[in-house]
Amino acid sequence: MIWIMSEIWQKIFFGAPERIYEKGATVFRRDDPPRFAYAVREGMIVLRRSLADGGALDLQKTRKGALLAEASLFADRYHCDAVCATHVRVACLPRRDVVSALSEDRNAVAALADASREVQGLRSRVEVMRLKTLRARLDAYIDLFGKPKRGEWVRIADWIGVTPEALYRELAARRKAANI
Amino acid sequence: MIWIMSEIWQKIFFGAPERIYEKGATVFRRDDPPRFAYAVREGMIVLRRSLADGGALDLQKTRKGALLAEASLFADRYHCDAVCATHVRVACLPRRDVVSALSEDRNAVAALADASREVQGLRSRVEVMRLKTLRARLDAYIDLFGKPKRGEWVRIADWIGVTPEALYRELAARRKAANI
DNA sequence: ATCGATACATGATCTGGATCATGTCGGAAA
DNA sequence: TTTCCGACATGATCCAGATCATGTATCGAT
Repeated sequence: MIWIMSEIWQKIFFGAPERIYEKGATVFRRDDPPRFAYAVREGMIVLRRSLADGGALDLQKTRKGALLAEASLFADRYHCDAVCATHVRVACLPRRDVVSALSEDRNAVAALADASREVQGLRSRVEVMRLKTLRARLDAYIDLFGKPKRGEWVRIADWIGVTPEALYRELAARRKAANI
Repeated sequence: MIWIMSEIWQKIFFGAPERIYEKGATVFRRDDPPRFAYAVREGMIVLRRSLADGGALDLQKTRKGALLAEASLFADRYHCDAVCATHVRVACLPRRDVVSALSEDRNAVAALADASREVQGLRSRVEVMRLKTLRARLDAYIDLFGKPKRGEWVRIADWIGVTPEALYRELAARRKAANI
């Protein structure tokens, strides 16, 4: 069977047993030892860190096709909780089986290619978010990825770390400046 | 020889020929095909994207021990320029030799472990930077990494994406609130 | 001991964007 | 077609934090 690189986890988890979780269910908890690895087949799981003040910080949203808490493959403890944000279906394999599978063929190379691209994208996003003004962030975004289609702006606002309202105002100002 | 995981690139580039660049020199340019891979031995290289408006966005700073533009191992073009921010010494190998080396032993698994941790850290940083107030970002940072020593606060300010002045003010306010 | 670089610290000012409110528009579903 | 939801849009208000200025403390190097 042919697998494209970005589907490395689908390949490794092919035929793996599945588990179903209801919305709000916990897949694993902080400080648990990672015995299993989970590939999300359906739904969304958030990695949530409980803060001292009683609040919580969502560190990641894992969706279809992605491995849950990838770094935990190589860690001896989970560093946050995994909570289902929706009804969820995951494929589940013993952690060491997944690590073994990575050592075969060139699976680890494929996974590394994915991870490298992810790192690259995240580094870009961090640098864009470090810019102080909305204008500068938007310029940088458009330069990196081009202008989005209508209906996508709200996602851009999220990506560059500003509210949609503020982005719409900047866009309006640019339209006006273009028209005179 | 024993290599710890985080030194995977040192291992792969062991004995590789070196190149020296002066500050300001360009290692590669955007749209060049990646023929070589570079591991930084000394100095700092920035990945710089030139923007349409004539400005530039630094997407990454690569230092000692790290592979330059890791994702370019698996890409057919560089997506930005690599410019030396200091006097630089790099180890240099043909790209395909590095990819081959990854396929041997468990090198790719070690590199993947590093990359996964990097992804995890960057995701955390993005989520912290999405928080709207300095107070919330600082709380989240301290919760994740603990209070830094004296002399490190300025780096925290950078990490959470605020100016040092603003951070010092927040710290002063917290000291006052603690004493009363 | 002196010098220089950098972190720490605080004041004054000003503005970009968060927030809340309110409304229109466009596309998908019934 | 009508209904409904989310994106798009804009007004009013307010304040957190950027910016600039200025000064002190700390530490390593000579």
